[in-house]
Amino acid sequence: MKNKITLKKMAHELNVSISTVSKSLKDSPEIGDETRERIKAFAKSQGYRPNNIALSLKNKKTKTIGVIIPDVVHYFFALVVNGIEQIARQNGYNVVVALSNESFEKEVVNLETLADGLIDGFILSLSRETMKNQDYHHINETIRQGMPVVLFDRVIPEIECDKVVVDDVKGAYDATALLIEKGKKNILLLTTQDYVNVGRLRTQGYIKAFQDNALPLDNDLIIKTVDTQSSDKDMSILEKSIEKAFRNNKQIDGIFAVNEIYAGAALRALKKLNLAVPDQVSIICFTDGLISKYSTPTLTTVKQHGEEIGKMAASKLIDRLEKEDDAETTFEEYVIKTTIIEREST
Amino acid sequence: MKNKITLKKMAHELNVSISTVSKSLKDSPEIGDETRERIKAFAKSQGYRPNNIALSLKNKKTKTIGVIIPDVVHYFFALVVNGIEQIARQNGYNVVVALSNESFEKEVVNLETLADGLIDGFILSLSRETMKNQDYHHINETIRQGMPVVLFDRVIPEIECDKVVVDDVKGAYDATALLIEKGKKNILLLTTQDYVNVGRLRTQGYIKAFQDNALPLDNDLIIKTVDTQSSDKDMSILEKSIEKAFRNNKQIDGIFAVNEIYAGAALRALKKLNLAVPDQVSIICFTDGLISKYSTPTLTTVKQHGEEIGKMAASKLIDRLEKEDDAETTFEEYVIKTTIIEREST
DNA sequence: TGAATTCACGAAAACGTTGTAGTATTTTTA
DNA sequence: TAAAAATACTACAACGTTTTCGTGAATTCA
Repeated sequence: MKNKITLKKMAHELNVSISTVSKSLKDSPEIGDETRERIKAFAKSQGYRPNNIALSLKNKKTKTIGVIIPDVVHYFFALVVNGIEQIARQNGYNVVVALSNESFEKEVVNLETLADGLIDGFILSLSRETMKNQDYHHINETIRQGMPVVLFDRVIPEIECDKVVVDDVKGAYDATALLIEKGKKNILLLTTQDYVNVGRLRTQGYIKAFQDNALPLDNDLIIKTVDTQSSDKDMSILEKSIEKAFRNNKQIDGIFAVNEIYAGAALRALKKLNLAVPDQVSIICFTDGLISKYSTPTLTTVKQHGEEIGKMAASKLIDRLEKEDDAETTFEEYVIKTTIIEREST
Repeated sequence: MKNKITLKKMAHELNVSISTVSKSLKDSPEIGDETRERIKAFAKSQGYRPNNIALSLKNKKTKTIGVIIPDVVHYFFALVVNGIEQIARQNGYNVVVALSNESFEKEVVNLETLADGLIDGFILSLSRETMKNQDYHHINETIRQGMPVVLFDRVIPEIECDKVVVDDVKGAYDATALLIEKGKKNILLLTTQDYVNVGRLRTQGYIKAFQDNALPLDNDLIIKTVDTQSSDKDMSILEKSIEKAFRNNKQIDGIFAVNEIYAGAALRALKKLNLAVPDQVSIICFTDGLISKYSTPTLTTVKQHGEEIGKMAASKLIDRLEKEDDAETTFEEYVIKTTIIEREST
């Protein structure tokens, strides 16, 4: 950073004014051919590159998109980031990624730091704690200050902005319906606590599929995972709950999990119980990620098209950024269709 | 961004000078108590936060660390980012993550954009293409301009900077030795092309373990995966190679994979061949990630302690950034020990 | 040849911040 | 009571860039 060449230094070296250097590099017709070439050659030899910070300050825009996700380790979020990157790059935007680690406080801190001039707009998915607390003031405050925000996946109505979501209800409905179609009648649901809206919506889809097929609902067939701070602990508790459910109800012949981590826990539990997949129990889950592809048996999944979500979110955000007439204040919610990827577990 | 309150606006509202506002907020003794309190109260009510861009320009530092990784989808890199984040946050630094997607060009573009004033220093792991091309001019140029760089995992001697690596040779040696200890004598190695140095080093460890145990080396036991642009394709080719190896050599009783994706491919191949793990064939691999934990059987792994690596890299980089005396130009290489996590596959 | 144009460049402001160096007032000191 | 010192502020430069507005000098026109 300290050896960086600036317009001023070049101007001094070449005995011209700063404006002349600046204009030459921008091919301004105001500058004579000879001078322009001389300056451009010198700049090239020095490896001059304009300082982005100075440009940002001057232009009041950074050409950077901030992304805040709860967890990099989740395959789905990684895909979304990839999608965002692609579109951003195509449009000359940078992407910076920050992590909330499912923590409300980290989400607030990251949001505020990035909002202080570092980025032009946000794409984010709420942390679990934020949804639990139902405290969205930081997001709303950011929006109020004129910063465009696009929410994806974990969205809530209390925040007014563009949103990109998966049709969770339908995806869950389709998944459940597939199991029912295969003759399964006692389907165990592995979901989250209700404050995680994707879990809640997927639960709704599951219920609707039961109703539409005139199957009786049974509360004992719905397991809502506890939410300690350690996901390892959560999973071992979930495993135990699954085993218990099977011991209490020998009829269970299918499992629908709202993400692949839960499905992984189910696989382990079934193995312990010596139940064969898919012969005795079929499994389907959300998140078409690594676990689904590499587990034995491989898992049938509801693919959320993370990359598509990222692309959509990025292009919507960039639309907002480019059109200056901020009069436009109608926000839209874009729904990305899910697809079922059938594998060995069904 | 447009409604953001600035010092100037506040100064205007309160009929004082900009300096007075600035100093009040910094609790300067130059300002009278009454004025100071009045200004602080107003600033608070307006939700004033200093503009980072302006600060960066003035201070010639951004308090931001740039991280470039080849792929978010790799669990190992995600862990490293987590580690970096923790240390950075503790020291008041921001972290921005950019992805090279294993592409040389994206690595160069990201490096240059971030280097143009957006960050104070880099932590990065080289893309596969960069290692293949052996073209490191962009990194060296960045270093030459006075930007501190810390390389991790995929490092090469041609770049002079601090480095954080795993003891790949020893990790691979230990892994191979474990299989030998269990009585395995014909161990298949699944590795990368030699230009990926971690693959090369792990291959060395494998060879050394064979030599130290007076076992004969067999080139047919070493499979180097091809490198097309599609990892899906790579994997199906790898699977076929594994099947072929087993058909040609019925003696194979162990597999050592340099990452868990390769081990996943091995699992699928063995299943097709109807070979039981670990009874007929044992498996061990690098990367203690999701696949290893959720596959059936679960995989014994060499844990690289990604979070530790990230923490180490971040603290070394911050050390460089804080000590201004750039006279210090001796660089160090820090080695993080690996640990073997034993699971069902051995 | 004198006036009007064009050419080729420079000066300065602006973005938001901080810190140094003033500068009026008031208070203390001798 | 005059000089010195403290108080409570303001002005201004600087960070690197772009861009508008000047401005001398050279060129063209009548």
